[in-house]
Amino acid sequence: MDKAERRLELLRAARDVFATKGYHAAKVDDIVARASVAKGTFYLYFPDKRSVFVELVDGLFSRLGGAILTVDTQGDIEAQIKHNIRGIVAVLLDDPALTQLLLSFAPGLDPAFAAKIRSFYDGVKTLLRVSLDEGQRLGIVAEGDTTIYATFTVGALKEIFTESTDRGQAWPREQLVEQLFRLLQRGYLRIDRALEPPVSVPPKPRKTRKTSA
Amino acid sequence: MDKAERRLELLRAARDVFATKGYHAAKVDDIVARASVAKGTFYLYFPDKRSVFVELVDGLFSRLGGAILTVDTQGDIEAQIKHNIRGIVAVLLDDPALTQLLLSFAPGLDPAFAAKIRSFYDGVKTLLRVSLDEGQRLGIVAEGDTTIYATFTVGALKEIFTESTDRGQAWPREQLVEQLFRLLQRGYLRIDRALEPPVSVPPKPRKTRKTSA
DNA sequence: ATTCTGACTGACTGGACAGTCAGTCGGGGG
DNA sequence: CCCCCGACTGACTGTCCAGTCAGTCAGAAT
Repeated sequence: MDKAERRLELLRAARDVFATKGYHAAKVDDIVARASVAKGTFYLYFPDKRSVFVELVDGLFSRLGGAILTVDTQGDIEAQIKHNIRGIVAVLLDDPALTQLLLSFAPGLDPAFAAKIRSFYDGVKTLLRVSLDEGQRLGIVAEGDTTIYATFTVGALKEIFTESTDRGQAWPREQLVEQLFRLLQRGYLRIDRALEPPVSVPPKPRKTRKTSA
Repeated sequence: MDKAERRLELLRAARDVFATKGYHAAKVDDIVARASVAKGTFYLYFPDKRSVFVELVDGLFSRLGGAILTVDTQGDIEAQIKHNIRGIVAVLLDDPALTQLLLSFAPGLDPAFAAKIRSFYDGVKTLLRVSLDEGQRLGIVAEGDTTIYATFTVGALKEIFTESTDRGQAWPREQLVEQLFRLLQRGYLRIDRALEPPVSVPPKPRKTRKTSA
């Protein structure tokens, strides 16, 4: 077994132990036991317990970022938004152990680390807000404060994922995608729906408008 | 100083320390130092560290429950729902230290701690879901899965409070109430609005219907 | 005045754990 | 065949901290 492989094995073991026992209750002894390796070996690959944790979370972050694509302006918006949602769902549910950790990050743990996670969420919110602003200009997002829309969307997403990872695989994946989409749509998306126009707004043109999400 | 007073002092000290350092990093030594009392005294009033925490969370929960009143069927529903929201906001913002603690909970970090907070949120969600079911019966809540509405609402609330406690008192209280109400209304409340009736549903009668929230 | 009571104290203990390091082992090269 | 090297080992150490308990003290009761 070469070094890279052993490292991976330790990462996987750490992930599993963190996910089942939580960061604090996860002992380095548990991790090495699960990896069938002596304690010293752990310290050949990682300087300390925290750094494995950080590495795990970083990995999930970047996979999540990779899953979120700007929506092509010309295509079927609904399909693309669903595709993005599906991508996020896939990343998170493919590694429920890590997702659990991401959702339940602890500010008290380490200020620098907490700041990193916060900035991640801030980034997501900004991305979302910009998309919503654009959508508003194009008439497919209801008028209102987009910062708040973004905040509550992220909050709702977090909560739904928390719940669905807590309860095992309770909700089938595609159903989750549907539910999330309908949530957005019901909440503030206005795609291809004949709505009561908000006080004196001329009816909008036809299909396939454009934004990112 | 009598016993009740000392107990309160310890509770307050614990709350502050928990809020600033997080549950794990909060040492009993920190708490007793803040309360200007010897360590042994702490154990005269509480069996252990966890029980103070539990007591704090229980207290917040019951205050929250107390702030939520069943809406009078005959009166101005909007005003009453806003009143309820205002009550919740007041409870949470009047004790930002505890609120911080609840919002920044870290389920992954300590099973016992996590269980306590999870049960808190489950309680809130159930409370909310029951109200929404009632509202649905009365036609002022959109049809759909109320469990999801509840989850979504709690998530959105968490996020908004996180943001508003993180950034100091950025949002004035009454504005927060307005925003939350509009969120619910836009999201799924259907009070006194001429809506597109969902596929073939006869228009509802006039004002002042009834539910709890 | 003396005893008693109970709130309070803080040095101490016992256990838990992160991290260390002297030593083993196996295989490859000389 | 033996030595070397680097991966690996696990008993050990140092630290931290929740929880304990023998003792102090002020004031109430007798």
